[in-house]
Amino acid sequence: MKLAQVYRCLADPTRLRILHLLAQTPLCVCHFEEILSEPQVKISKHLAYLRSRGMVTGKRAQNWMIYSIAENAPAELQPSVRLLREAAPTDPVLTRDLRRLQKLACCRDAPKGALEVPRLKGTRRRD
Amino acid sequence: MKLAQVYRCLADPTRLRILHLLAQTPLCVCHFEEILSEPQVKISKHLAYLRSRGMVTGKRAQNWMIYSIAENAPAELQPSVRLLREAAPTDPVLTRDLRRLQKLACCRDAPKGALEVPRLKGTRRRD
DNA sequence: TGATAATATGCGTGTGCGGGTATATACTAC
DNA sequence: GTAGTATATACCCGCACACGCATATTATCA
Repeated sequence: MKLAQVYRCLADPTRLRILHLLAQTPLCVCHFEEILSEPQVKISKHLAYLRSRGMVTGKRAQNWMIYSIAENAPAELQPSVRLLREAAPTDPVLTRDLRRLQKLACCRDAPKGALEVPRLKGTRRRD
Repeated sequence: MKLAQVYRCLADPTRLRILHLLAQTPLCVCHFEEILSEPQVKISKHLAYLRSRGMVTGKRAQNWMIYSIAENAPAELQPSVRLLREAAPTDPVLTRDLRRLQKLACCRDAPKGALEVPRLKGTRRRD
């Protein structure tokens, strides 16, 4: 049953937080690292999990990977993600994540008005 | 995160089918056995899983256990169950389960117009 | 009391997966 | 080329859980 597979993707707190954030805007791994305060390897693995099940897609931009909810994601995912956004105000963790996302959005130098290209940790941006 | 726990309850095909059926009407284990065509022990264990997490409740009636969605079920469950009912026509398994449930409902001698008391396998009904 | 039906539970096994450490790969700047 | 940054993967451990078998429990009927 396809539906069960979708729910298994939602059955982990970290993945829930990732999908919730991706429901707002595409993000890269270092964004998740900062917002979720979780180690890189943990985030990468959950993204790989979601990617292997067709829930998210990642494309390279310079040396970052920009992840988004897959356009070809199973139709069964959409309602749950919508639900996730609605449920966010009830959940302290999701709320905090959202606040941190906003902060991220306003602090960085937005090149095209979006979060498509992440902030640098060092000084290695080439533009 | 509470939400993840709810989704873990939904992350198994058998549990999905059970919850989907319970969203229609309370049922007992032997109903599930017949509708799902799964062994009794499997069903009992999944029901125990759902019960221990507060999703369903069971009360004895004679020597049957009538299970229902718990009234005190986590609020996070409701939308997913509603979603499940809406998604049912898309899913062949859920559709088949529903058909079998209808058949069950019309074939049995309904004592109070509901499925509250199951059909007997043997002749041991005492009324 | 004994038999039988309906359901639950204890035990053993296998697997999926969450988490961490270390290392590999991809890309960029110099 | 080297160095450094961003991300992925291989390997390991431990745990939760899905499943089946056997057995226990609870209730009903004779």
